[in-house]
Formats: sequence, structure tokens, C-alpha cells
Amino acid sequence: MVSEIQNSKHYQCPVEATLEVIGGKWKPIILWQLRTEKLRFSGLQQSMQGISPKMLTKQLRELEEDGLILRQVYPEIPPKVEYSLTDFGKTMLPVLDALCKWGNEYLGRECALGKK
Amino acid sequence: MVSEIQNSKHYQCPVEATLEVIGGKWKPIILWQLRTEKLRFSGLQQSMQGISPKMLTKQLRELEEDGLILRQVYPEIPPKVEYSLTDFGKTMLPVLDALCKWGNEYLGRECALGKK
DNA sequence: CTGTATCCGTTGAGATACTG
DNA sequence: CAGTATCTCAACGGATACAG
Repeated sequence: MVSEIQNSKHYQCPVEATLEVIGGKWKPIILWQLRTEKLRFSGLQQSMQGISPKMLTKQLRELEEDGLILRQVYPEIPPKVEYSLTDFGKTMLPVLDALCKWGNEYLGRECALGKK
Repeated sequence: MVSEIQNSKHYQCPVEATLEVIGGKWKPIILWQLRTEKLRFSGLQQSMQGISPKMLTKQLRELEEDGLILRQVYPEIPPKVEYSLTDFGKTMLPVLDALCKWGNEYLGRECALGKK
């Protein structure tokens, strides 16, 4: 998918490419939740009030294809799957941080990633 | 609109609020184009290959409502309208820059806002 | 020149029920 | 538990024609 973006599209500005990867309603939140800890499917679902399993699956698959998150399947009964950020995924934490900080000024609230 | 966002929604993370303002297919590009110069409606349309007037109008109105851009109407015939970033709008240039830089690494290309 | 109005297809996204 | 499958509605977004 990364290669598809590189090959098939041309952008006015790389911002577009970035937003194609981390944009949308749910992806930023998923990445946000994973910034500090591994989470299971059900854990993510609880963290994100209101997302349907269909949507969550879709977003997770796309993030996985783009190499931002890792999906670890434990072959147990009942099944267990853990999601975490890859090293590549971690490279965009500063970007999320920037978005977060601007949102704070905009909303006048505090940000969990906080001071650094 | 800003107040609507502040009042009616609650976010898991301020990132959501930020993306609600600068997200989408066209807004980042509009802001990008306006980062260095005032532009007229037709100028923006040319800069952004393929956008329909309807879409451009809609995005511009929303950015204006959110206080990011200024719309200056010159009461002439033929009409002339110039769009520019407000001071508030300029506060998100660093954010766009962060998105841009990550896109560059991701795409391996250069960014127009450049080194700083 | 700067938009509106209309039509239309595609994608996003929620609700719900169900499966291995 | 971790998803799929299906249905549904709304929002996004393109094309085009037209108006002040």
C-alpha cells in the first residue's frame, strides 16, 4: 500500500500522503491508544467508545498494511490478538504530538502525551 | 463552528479536533497554497488541479468559519475575491510542516516549506 | 470572475446478527 | 475472543450547467 501511494499518486504536498495514512476518524485514535501500550482487539474497542467491529477491523488492517502497527496472533482458544506500534509507526508519534498540541491550543485543553 | 466543536463534541484526543479542521482531501492543500501568498478563487482552482468550484467553495467557507483564512471581497466588476491565512491560520503552519516532513520521509521526496 | 444548483456515483460509517 | 456478513443511510466528492 505504501508502494501504491508512492507509485500511483502524485501530491501537491506530502501532507496529503501523510493524511492518507493517519487521517480519518479512527486511525489517529488507534495510534494514540497504542502509543503507550499493546492492546487487544477488545481493549481497543472499549477504548474507543462506539466503533463497530467492522470499522475497527478495517482501520487496523489498513494501518497494518502501511506498516504502522503490528498484529500478533496467539494461537489459543479463545483467540488472542495484540496490536502494537512498529518502529515505523513510532516515527509518527512526533507528528501526532504536533497535531495534539495544536488541538490543545484550539480547544484549550490538556494533552495526554504532555510536555516534552 | 469552532464553538460547536468545543461545545458539542468530546474527543479521545485533541488530534481529532485538529484533523476535523485541517483534515480532508482539500483543506491541507488550500492552506499549503496560502502559506506564502494571497490567492484568488481562480488562482486556487488552478493550483489545485481537478477541484470543482463547488468543493472549493465549501472548503473555503469551512476554513473561514473556523477562522483559519480571511476572505476579502473587492466590490468590482468583474468580482475579485482574495483568500489569505489569518494569524490564527498561521499558527498551524508548524503542524502542516510536521505532516509534510513525515510525508517526505515516507515518500522520500523533498518538501517545499523546506529546512528550518 | 466568483460562485450556485443539480445530478450522480463512491466511500465512510453505524447497527446488528452471526461464525470459528 | 476476534472478527465477518449484511443492510442501511449519510457524507464526500466529481461533472456540468448556469447565474450575478
